Order: sequence, then structure tokens, then C-alpha cells
Amino acid sequence: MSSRPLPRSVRDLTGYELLLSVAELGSIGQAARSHDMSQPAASARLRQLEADVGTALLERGARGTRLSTAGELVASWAQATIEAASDLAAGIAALRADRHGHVRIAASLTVAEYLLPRWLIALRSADPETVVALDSGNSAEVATNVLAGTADIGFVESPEVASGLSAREVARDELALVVAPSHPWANRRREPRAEELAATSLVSRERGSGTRWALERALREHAGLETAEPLLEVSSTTAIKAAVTGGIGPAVLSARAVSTELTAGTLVRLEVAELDLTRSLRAVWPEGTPLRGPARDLLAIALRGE
Amino acid sequence: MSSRPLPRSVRDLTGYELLLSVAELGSIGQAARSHDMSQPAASARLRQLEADVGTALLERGARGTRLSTAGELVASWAQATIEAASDLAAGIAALRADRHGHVRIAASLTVAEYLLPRWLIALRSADPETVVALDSGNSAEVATNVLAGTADIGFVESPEVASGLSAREVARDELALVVAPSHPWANRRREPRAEELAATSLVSRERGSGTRWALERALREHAGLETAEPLLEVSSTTAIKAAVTGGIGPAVLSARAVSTELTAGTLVRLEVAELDLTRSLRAVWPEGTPLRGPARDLLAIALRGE
DNA sequence: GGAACGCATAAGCTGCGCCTATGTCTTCTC
DNA sequence: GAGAAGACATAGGCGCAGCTTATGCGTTCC
Repeated sequence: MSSRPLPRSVRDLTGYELLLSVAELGSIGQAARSHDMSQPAASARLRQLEADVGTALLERGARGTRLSTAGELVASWAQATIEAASDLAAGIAALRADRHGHVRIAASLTVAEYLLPRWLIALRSADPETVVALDSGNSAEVATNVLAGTADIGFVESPEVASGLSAREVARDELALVVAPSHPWANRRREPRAEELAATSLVSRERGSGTRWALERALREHAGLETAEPLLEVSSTTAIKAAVTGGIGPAVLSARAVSTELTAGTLVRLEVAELDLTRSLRAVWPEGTPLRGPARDLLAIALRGE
Repeated sequence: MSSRPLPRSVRDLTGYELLLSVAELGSIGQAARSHDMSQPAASARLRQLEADVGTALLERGARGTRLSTAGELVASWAQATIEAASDLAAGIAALRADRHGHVRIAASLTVAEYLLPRWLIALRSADPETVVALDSGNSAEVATNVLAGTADIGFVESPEVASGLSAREVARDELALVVAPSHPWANRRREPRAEELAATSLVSRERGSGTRWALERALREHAGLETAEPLLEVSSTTAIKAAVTGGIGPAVLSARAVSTELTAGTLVRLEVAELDLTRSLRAVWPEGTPLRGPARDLLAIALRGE
């Protein structure tokens, strides 16, 4: 499931950061300064980068340096990587500032994984001074934290919202039924029906997981269907994907979690006839006390996003 | 426009790769072996990672090591980063193997930037021996290369397809009108009409760019509108975004190019009334000679993708 | 024609991170 | 219940990657 190790050339992102800075600032020297390094150091790293790629990425002139066509291409790929790394950094910063931040956020896994980092970056760009503390747990724990005042704002993925909390939908999440390409279902003509899905044992997360709960609820509401016993219970999304890819059986996961595998073809997604596998992701906060300060800003960002 | 430099902790992805391997393999030692490093080296790097994050990411036991909740979270953010880095690596590998690969691909900028890396990864996972050579240029150059036999398969973004080429749509691309948040248009109530857009000077790419061409064509077909002279002509997408963000004026860009800025709020997107700003991205190859080998596989991947 | 700017080269040094070897603890097996 | 196997930590030593300062060369602009 995990792809082969990254080549040396992309393990360290410094060179690519420099490349982007050169594109923006127009000279190697200025790029170096913007990264608090000497001009020769930047020059050497960029030269090294060109050697790795095997192509000229820069057009050096007496008036400055511009990117070549290949350079633009590499820069655009690099920017996507650096953005992902920024998300990672934002997430880490939020974990790091344990419980002493200005905004204490409790978020369920799906939100914390796929949505929150971008929001945090937007929040910081609105006010660089804001310190964020993140606590991740399942939806019930999130509700508890918010009610207890341990968190200023929470994000949940459960269909119901605990009493005492105000809620507002900030995004929708779609669940996807996936199988390995070698699975019999991958090539069948007709999409499985809800009854069939309910009767099938799945690779699934432990009881209490928001995703599992949402699936059970959708089937129950559709036609009072009860779900079959899991084929295998594992503790993380990664493990589920590994099991499905390994041919153990089908699983239902957030569509966001499998987009890469779908385009890579390592997983195949199936629609389920007449079943609504959509759920809403909601912000929650204590009823009666309107959100203030950075928590309020965060909600605004979340509402605008996506 | 470019965000602040990445913190040290995310510049080097090795530690995160190890973290993912631990999640998959269940022990630090095995993860180390899968990365061709000694067990103490891996152990030290992971310890360093935990120090950076300031939280326990691993639960070490005599039977092996598992990820903690925070570890799962970091791993999922890290995986997104590593996937982006894999795209980057795949693109670089294709640039590197200049003109001696098994498949020679010519691709216009939009395709090469946003779609091709994933396709290349899928192609390699289908047959690891395949070597790819990539040449990027505008749509006209791509057509020329394919017709001249310099490329086995091409990808273009232009509305017309040169004669002598077979074509097949592999994806759609949406153009987006964007302005800075401070721009007067950002807060107006009604969406601009096509006539208004045509009469407005934009920040744009040089004449001959596929995006610029597509916009001009859409306006002409809509109501025979001619486009105003550009406000500023720059040579790269990055430079356009910088100019727009800096308040120079509006621009029209591929929606894929601005998604980050939109969620971050640094750019604002406007719909244009009654104007279809959609274009198709097409694979092209010499008419009469059906695609064979890896080029054929690539087309299949592209058709399945997205 | 000289000053300013931009990039490359040279030389020396610091320190990060790797490896091998070894120690400690747990768990499994018979 | 003892021994073996597996897993992680610690210690010590070393190699090399990459940084800094100083300097040189070329181009552009006034």
C-alpha cells in the first residue's frame, strides 16, 4: 500500500522552496536572503537541484534569474508539495501548543485530517498572533469537551448533535464503498443494492467510529437494515486501506480518504443503488454563548471554505 | 503570495516516511529496514520527530510499535505531503529521462502541472520498467511534436485539434475569474456579465497561452466580444497570482491553479453570468495509427482518472 | 568608464546523522 | 520456569553534507 520510498531528490524541500522564491523575487540572492542563508549557499542548492533534475531550471542573467519552462513546471509541482507540507506544519503547531492556545479546538478525525489544516493556515494569516490548540477524538468526545468548556469550538461528523450545543454545517462528507481491483465486485455490471451492502461483512473501524456509525445509520434509515458483523476491525484508516487493497474485503470510507487510491487505481469505488451515503460535518459550540474572537473567525473560515 | 518559509520540522520528510512505515509494518526495526537504514538511526529520527511535535506519536511495546492518536493524525497529514512529493518525483523523473524513454509524452502546461504526475505514478505501478520522457509546451507545440513523431502521445488544452490527429477528451478544465479580496468586484452583489469581463483589462499570460486563448474564444463565441488589452502580461501562473493578489487587477486562470488561494481567502472567485468558461483537455495521437504499448496504457489511465 | 548588482568559485569548518556494538526488557515456547 | 527471540535504547566514533566568509568575473546602467 505505501509506495516505495521517496527519492533523495525530494526528501529535502529546501531547494524547492528556494526555487519558488527565485520565481517570486527574481534573483538568487534575494531568495537566499528571504531564507536567511548566504547567496552562495542558495546558489549551490539550486545547482544541486538542477543536477538532480538533469535539466536547466533557471535562466541566469546579469539582471537576475528567471525560471525556464522546465523550471516553471517543477516549481508548480513543488508548490503543491510545499502547500501540503504547510498543512502538516500547521497541524503540528496546533498539536504542539497543548491546551494553552488562544483557541482550543476539538475535532473529529475526518475534520482534523482533511479540513482543519487549511483553516488553521487561513486563521493564522488573518491574525498571525493566534495560537491554536487541537484535540482530536471521536464525535462524542468532541461534544463532551465543548460542553465541559475544555474546547472553545468543536467539529463533529455525527448525524445527531448533543443537546446544549449550537451547530452549523461547515462541509459535507461523502462515504464511498471501495474494493480492491481484484475483487469480484470491481467488474460487475450492476451497482450493489443497499440490502446487499448490509448483508456483506466489511473491513471496518472499531465500534464508535463516526464513519461506521454513519453507515449503520444510513442503512437503518433506508430500509431498517441491520449491518452484518465486520470482517475485520482495525484501528486506523490507513490499516483499512491496506486491508482492502490486500484483498481482505470491501470497506466504506470517507471519499476524501481514498481519492488518491482511486486515481492510482489501487482501489475501485462502487456506487450503492438508492442509498444516500452523505453526511454533514458540523461546527458545534455551547448554546447561548455566541462565539467570540478567534473561534468566531475560525467558524467564518470554515463556512467559507471548500 | 508565497507563504513564509517552512519550519525546520517539515523540511525533511524522512521522519514522516518512517512514521508511515511504522504504521504499516508495526515496528521501528522493520520500518528502518524498509528504508535501508539501521534500527538506531530510525529510532533516533522518530524520537526527534516526537520532540518536534512535542507529543508522543508512538506507543512502543515489546511486541512492536503502534501509532498513538496524535500519531495517526500526523501520519495522515504526512501522507498527503508525501503523496505530493511523489507527484513531484514522478514529474522530475519524466523530465530527467529526456527523449530516451519508452513513452515520449508532450503535454500542455495545465495537463503537465495538475494531471500528469498522478498518471505517471499509475503508469509506473502498472509496469515499473516503463521509462517516461516528458516535453512540455503550449498546445500548438504539442500537436507539432506528435505529428512529427517526436512524441508518442500528446495532451492539449486548445479548443481545436490539428488535422492528422485523433483526439479523445480525458478531462475538463474550468477557468475562473479571480480578484484580490480588496478589489471592488470582490464585494459586489451581482456577478459581472460577459460584456463587462471583455471590456476589462486583465492580468494575463502572453499571447499564445492556452488559457488566454480559451478565454478569448469563449467571449467571441458568446457574443462576438473582443477582449480588452491586457493590463499586464506575465510569463507564469505564479506571477499572475502574485499580481492579482497584489491588487494589480483581475485575471482568468484554471480553477485548479487557484483552489488553494480560494480556500485561504487570498483570492476571490467570481462567476461570470451566462458565460461558459469550461474547456476540454484532450489526448491526441497520430490519426490512423492506434496507440500501442505504454502510450495506450497511459491513455487508459487518463480516461479512468479524476 | 566606473559603480552597482548578480552569480560563481574557493577554502575552511561545524555539526548532523549514520553505523556498529551492546544493553535491557518483554514475551513466547517447551 | 528458563532460555531464546524480538524490539527498542544507549554509547561512541566517524564521514560528509552544507554553511559561511572572502573574492573574482561579467553585465548593465548612468
